[in-house]
Amino acid sequence: MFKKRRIEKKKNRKKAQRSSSVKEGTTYQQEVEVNVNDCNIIQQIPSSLTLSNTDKYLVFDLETTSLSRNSDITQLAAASGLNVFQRYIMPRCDISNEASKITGISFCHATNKMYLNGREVETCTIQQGLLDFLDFFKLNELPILVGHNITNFDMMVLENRLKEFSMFSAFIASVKGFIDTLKLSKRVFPKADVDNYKQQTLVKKVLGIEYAAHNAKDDVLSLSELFSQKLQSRCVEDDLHHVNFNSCKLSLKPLVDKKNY
DNA sequence: AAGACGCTGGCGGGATATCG
DNA sequence: CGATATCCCGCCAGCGTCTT
Repeated sequence: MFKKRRIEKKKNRKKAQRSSSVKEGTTYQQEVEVNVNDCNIIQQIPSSLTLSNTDKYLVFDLETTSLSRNSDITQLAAASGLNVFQRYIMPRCDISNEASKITGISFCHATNKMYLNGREVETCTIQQGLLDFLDFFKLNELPILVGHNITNFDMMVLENRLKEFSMFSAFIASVKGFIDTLKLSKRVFPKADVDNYKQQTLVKKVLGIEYAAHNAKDDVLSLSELFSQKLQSRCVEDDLHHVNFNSCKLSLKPLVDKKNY
């Protein structure tokens, strides 16, 4: 019964194809060969990393001017053990309304002053903030970065800003890899227990703690607790990604596009 | 709002089954 | 053998969910 219908549809499709095939031109020509120039651009995929019980974890979080991966960073925070790092950073572009509403951060370009919920805060330049951030890594030898949904947001924003100041290679050299607590949480916590996997929700449902979400420092401190108490022991090698992860993916994009074409 | 990823349902189509 | 039905798997558009 199903087949009959499908065969009918197929006939119709073929008819449509024939009438449009004239316009299609080279669509189905084979061009799957990879030329040598493309290969040179592609970064070598690093060998997989292994977890060790001597690893040090460094939780971090960014607040940014928008959701764009090319956003400027407005606040940068990190925690490693008892050490806490925190900087407010002067953005060079406007802070989107949504971002300002969520983070409580605003910036006056005329006076170069930044405000958190109306109160002025001390700032630094993006370059200085990044330098200090890299310095903070050195408190531990090759820490593993930890953050929520960092694979698809924070790592990309951070990578873009580090590259802008030619600090990406120094960054790669000073961390072992990174772990995304979003992916980890989806495996560890049953959906029925937590409703959703927003960081704020997880901290509330799992630790029973309400906190000032969307302030990088508070986000980092609460995620630190969640990670060390509930997640760290559940990490497997698959969760640990090389910091080149996104870079590699990006370098493969031309190939993928070619395939799709 | 921008963008990436995971999940899902529907579809295409090859392989197999059934019937005359 | 030919025609139809069923099964199964890969693919993909569309939607939901995270980040600020």
